[in-house]
Amino acid sequence: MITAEPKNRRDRRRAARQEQILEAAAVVFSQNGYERATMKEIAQQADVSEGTLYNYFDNKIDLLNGVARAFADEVTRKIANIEANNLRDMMAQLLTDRFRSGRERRLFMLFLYEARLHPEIQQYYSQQALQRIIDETEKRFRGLIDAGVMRAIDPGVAARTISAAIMGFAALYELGRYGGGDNGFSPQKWGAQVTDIFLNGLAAEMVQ
Amino acid sequence: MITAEPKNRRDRRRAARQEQILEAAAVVFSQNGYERATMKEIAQQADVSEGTLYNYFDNKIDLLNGVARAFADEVTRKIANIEANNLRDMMAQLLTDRFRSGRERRLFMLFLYEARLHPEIQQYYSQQALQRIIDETEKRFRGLIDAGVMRAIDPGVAARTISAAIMGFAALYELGRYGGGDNGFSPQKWGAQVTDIFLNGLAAEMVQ
Amino acid sequence: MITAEPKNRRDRRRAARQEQILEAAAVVFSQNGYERATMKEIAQQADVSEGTLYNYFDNKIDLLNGVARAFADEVTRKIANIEANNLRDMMAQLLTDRFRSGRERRLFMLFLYEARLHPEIQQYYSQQALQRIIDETEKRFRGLIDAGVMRAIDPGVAARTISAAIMGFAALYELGRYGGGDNGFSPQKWGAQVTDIFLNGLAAEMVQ
Amino acid sequence: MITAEPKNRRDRRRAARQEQILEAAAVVFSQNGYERATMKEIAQQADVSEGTLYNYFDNKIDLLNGVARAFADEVTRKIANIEANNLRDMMAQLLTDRFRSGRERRLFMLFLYEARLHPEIQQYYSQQALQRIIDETEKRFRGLIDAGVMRAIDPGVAARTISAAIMGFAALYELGRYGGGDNGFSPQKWGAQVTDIFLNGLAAEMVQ
DNA sequence: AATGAATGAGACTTCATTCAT
DNA sequence: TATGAATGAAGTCTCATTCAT
Repeated sequence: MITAEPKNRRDRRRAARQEQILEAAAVVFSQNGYERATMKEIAQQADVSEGTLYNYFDNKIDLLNGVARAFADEVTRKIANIEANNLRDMMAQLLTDRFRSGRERRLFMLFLYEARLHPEIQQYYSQQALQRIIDETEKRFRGLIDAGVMRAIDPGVAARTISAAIMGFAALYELGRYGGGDNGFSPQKWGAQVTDIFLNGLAAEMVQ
Repeated sequence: MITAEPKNRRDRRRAARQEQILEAAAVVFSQNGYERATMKEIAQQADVSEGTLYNYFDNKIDLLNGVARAFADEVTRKIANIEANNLRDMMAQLLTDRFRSGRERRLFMLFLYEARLHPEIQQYYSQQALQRIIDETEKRFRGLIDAGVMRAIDPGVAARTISAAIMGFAALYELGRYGGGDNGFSPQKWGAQVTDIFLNGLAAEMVQ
Repeated sequence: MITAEPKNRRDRRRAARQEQILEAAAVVFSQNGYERATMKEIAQQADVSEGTLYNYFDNKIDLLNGVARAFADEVTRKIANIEANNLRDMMAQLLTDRFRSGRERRLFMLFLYEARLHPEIQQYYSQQALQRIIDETEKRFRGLIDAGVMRAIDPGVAARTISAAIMGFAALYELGRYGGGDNGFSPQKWGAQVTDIFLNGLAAEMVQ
Repeated sequence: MITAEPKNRRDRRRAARQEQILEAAAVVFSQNGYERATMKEIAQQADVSEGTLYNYFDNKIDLLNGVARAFADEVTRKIANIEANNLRDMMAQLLTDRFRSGRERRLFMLFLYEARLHPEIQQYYSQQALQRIIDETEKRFRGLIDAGVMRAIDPGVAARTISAAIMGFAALYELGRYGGGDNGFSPQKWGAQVTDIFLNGLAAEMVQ
């Protein structure tokens, strides 16, 4: 018999229900932020009663933690699965993948913001989730440097710079019209141009 | 036109009191975030009573709006005052100025995050404050392009890319240890390296 | 007569399970009090599921009633079994037996306190349980009066006075250090002295 | 000017309001016990809103603590004010004073019971309140021993024995009909008889 | 008969806002 | 104009009880 994880029917139901709650929480948290999200609304979104939430998570912050965990797993996996041998493709995928899903954009912002305010999230998110995302990016950069298609920049610095820009863009994007002005700053346009900036830099010629 | 602002003693006193409250609100909001900041705490920080807050601002969100307005004024002014004729100095000042003050870092995050959740802030912040900051940056870039020290990249895209990265770094910085890892990622080190990335790009050689 | 109670195997099993639940409930109620005791904790202590509790008892208050019933049976039986022909031995056993078991002390307090708040307990406990305990004590006192070793005091009044003191001491004892002060008020010391007070009174000489 | 405590009008109002809330809390706690008393009911009894309770007390347990404090003050004062030079009067007043007020009877039970369950109350009540009550009683007994109207029994033991009996009687009394049976056990009758027991003891003759 | 997940009423508590002083 | 006590709506969380499996 091969069925791995969910041993019996009850365990499968529990896992499914937990997933269903996490899904609902991700939706509500990403829409309203942590503080303005209410357990009542999450319960309604998950189509369960409020009490049921507490059968699966200790409290509201634990629920946010669960969402953070699932989110970090997903993003790390996505980055690890990027298939790109040249720098341009890698950059393009790093930059654009983060923007396909509005929920992912908003969760990125959510955790960055809330982590500072909630010690429990801070500990997990900054030391586990974000660390893994950055590490994965760094690893990919290291591969490209070894392949000779990327300058020998500290891959940790590069990974953080790209990650920071992605986060910032996520925020600008969510604010609508990229921080004001609808001057043709379309996804298609900036995708190419931002990649160009990161690849070739801003300087007219190489500056030391 | 002569500075007609503080007409008489009463008006001067009102302006001073309003400034004092905004200052306190900026401190408390930047520390605790909007939702977790309480009017009582702001009042204590400003050394006035809770009721007095309502003599100067309609409600809590109006107070956040006031802080946003003052913040945007200050940042715009700082950017306009940057004295730099070459790209490296410009980049260095853009990147490092935003990190001198912990309060400025946190307020940056605060408005980015809260603007999406509060229509009133959204309207003002994304259309006025952020717009002005980006416009000012764009204008400076345009000058550098005209001076021939910067590639002829769309200055709007460049301004938004830099701004996004700054915001992202602000968040990473606040999370402590730059998102995990104490691998010598010191302010001195990343200041130079990040500038290098933005000036010269990541690619081993110019990529089209 | 052969113990005719447990007719068949199923009944024996039911009785054993009921006993097991009552035992667990007595432990949890005596530790936490009625309101703070949870059905979940009682179930865990009894090593059954929450649902099973409701197969043996209608609800929480019915469970408390069951504990009260068993408790009254046990105490009444103990008093009836005291073997003492003189007043001093009787007093010593009445006073000290109630303190051997911490659980018995706490259950004494529990029922006294909760009975007033819960009509169902009130009815049973004050009219059945306590009544039987006091009646049994009264009966024993009557025997001692008849034997001429005890003054011809109303045995009902005497029984209630002794019972009241026992309850009060149970409470003081549970509070730790007998209401404060560790001035040598050891079980050995007060056992003898309290008996002396009840036997010989406080007055310097017989007062009318 | 002699007016001591309440300096100005606002302070007087605050003190009065706090008193009013404590009064209401004492009523509701004594009627329903701690757990079953609700903040809503206390607020209604005090004729204020629920929120106002929290302007004067940190939380529910702090409110119970406040009631305990006031109660201990009152009982200690009453005992100190007993005017009695002979043992019979002293006993009569100790025994009967505690029973005049149903609220005092019930509060006695309340604190004895809850103190064990709530560490905060435990600390204050058993170490401060009860200690003071017992100490005051002990002091009075010492005076009677010195006056030669009381046997040279350890006054600490005597004070605890009397206190224990009083508490136990308070409980029996509250249970209605003194633990069942309406056999002429009237307040008048038991007052005299219990005093007799404590004065002269149960034994037919002095027992060693 | 046993299980334990689901339910939802109701508890405590917070806090923006009002208003009498 | 300044104060801060009062308000009460709304939030998080608990837990006795039910019921499908």
